[in-house]
Amino acid sequence: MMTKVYGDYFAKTLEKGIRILNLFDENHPNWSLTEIAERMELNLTSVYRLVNTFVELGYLKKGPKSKLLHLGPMALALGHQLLRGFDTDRLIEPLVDEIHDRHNLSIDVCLFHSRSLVRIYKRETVNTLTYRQDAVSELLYCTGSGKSVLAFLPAERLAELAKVQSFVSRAARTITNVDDLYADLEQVRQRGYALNNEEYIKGLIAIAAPILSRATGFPLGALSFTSTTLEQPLAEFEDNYAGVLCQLARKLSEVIPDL
Amino acid sequence: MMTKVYGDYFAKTLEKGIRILNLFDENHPNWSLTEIAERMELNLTSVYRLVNTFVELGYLKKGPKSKLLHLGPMALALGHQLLRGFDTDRLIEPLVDEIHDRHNLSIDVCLFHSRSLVRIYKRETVNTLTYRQDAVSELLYCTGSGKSVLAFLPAERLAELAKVQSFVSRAARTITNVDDLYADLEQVRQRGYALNNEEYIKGLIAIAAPILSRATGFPLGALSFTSTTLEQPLAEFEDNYAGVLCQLARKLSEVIPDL
DNA sequence: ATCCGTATTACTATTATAGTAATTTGATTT
DNA sequence: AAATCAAATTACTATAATAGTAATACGGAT
Repeated sequence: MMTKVYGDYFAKTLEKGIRILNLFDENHPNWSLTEIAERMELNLTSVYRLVNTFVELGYLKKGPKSKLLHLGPMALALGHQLLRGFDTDRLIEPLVDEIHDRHNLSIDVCLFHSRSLVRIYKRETVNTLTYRQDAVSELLYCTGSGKSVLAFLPAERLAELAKVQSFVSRAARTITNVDDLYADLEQVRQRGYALNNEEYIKGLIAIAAPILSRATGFPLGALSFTSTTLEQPLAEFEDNYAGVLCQLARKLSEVIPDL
Repeated sequence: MMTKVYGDYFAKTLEKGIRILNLFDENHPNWSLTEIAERMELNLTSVYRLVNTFVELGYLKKGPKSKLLHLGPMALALGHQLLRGFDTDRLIEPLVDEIHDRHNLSIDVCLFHSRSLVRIYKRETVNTLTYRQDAVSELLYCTGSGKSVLAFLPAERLAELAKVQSFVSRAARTITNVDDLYADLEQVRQRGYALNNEEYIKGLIAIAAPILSRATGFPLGALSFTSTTLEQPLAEFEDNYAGVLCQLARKLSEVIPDL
């Protein structure tokens, strides 16, 4: 686990609380106090205080018998509010939905923050294999979205980020060193979009284009279409959809406000 | 040293942070530091620390020129996660959507927490007047949902809550004292649902039924249909939809898990 | 009843935060 | 270009809040 050191003007208690709230998702909706303490690497009392705060505020609830914790009504209200408050979302969704519905594609939209890509919208095809992914990912070297962002970043920023990539081999064709990554990124720049040729998960292929800032021209995020080798080879997927991809990415670049 | 016996297990910093995050909604997506400090009744430095924490974590972002703050990508990701993590939601939505689509009704679903009703889902009619409401409301005495919950609460709990109602007169027919409230609640019990006959906002009418716990029979929340006197008088609204209301409330009672 | 794992409370040392005040920034006017 | 002003940011400390240890209560299982 990576520990970043922030300055004086950083409320650590708040960060811990938010991290706890983030533990609750569809795949793990119930947590015991002990589990949370382990995951947070914190003592039980501190976790108890944080959790109790959320319980009193209505963001978490305890099951009646088992003391397992799960999300409460205030969490649901906050969820709705955050989605509606992020006005951009309302512009993104219809554009993505239209393409999804027309071509039955699996589509992801991510925004770049710090050293991570944060997924802000996705649509999936029905009746095809799919994979579970986290909402926030630091894996830039082995994903289409990651590479499409890296390719268009200013040189210093790219160098920084290239340095912290793990280059762990995930699948047969994962890029496992900086030189190969730079070579691939050069191709991405020429092409205008990135490919993921089973570099992350066996059978998973993707094409991804950056969403660029209108003001600076640098990437704010990425748009990716994913599919599997069971449906079609990457070359065919690329031929069919690269045009649609780039066009949608351009449209998104227009509606996502800068910074 | 002075030591408190109770209330120690509550992280105040976390509460403040969450309150700040809650300020951002569709009607007020941008806040300056000073505005937040005023609203929170806190000094600038403390607000700066809390806000800066959210900015570093990606939940808030600062505009490039004006330093106005708005929600960041992590907030959007958290929003999606909270909605999906609250598994109940997926059961509620289709039931509500079906009725909404069939009858073109304005529908609200709330859960009861502490002394408030927290709206967890809503659908609105198109092309009719509507009103802005907060996601969390403590006004139980002058809303249909509030009265429908109060009516079915155990006597002590009702007494507690009746005591803290403000009884501020909101509109011509607002209930303004405890005795009238108790009389109204008796009718609600007999009827099985509550009416709001322009008690909150001029022209606004509603019928509302409680969502009851399968285990205890006490209210977990409420379902309300709202309309306006411009469309039809309350009696007609009631005649047309009370049946649908009670049926949907029963269905919701079945899918919302206890506690 | 007793055991065991987990949750909750009691109790401080240490740390983080609140608050005041000083400084910087950046936009607007002169 | 300098002056002005409002707002954001940083410096600094007293005080309040939290982390952590240990003790206790609780709830199921045996």
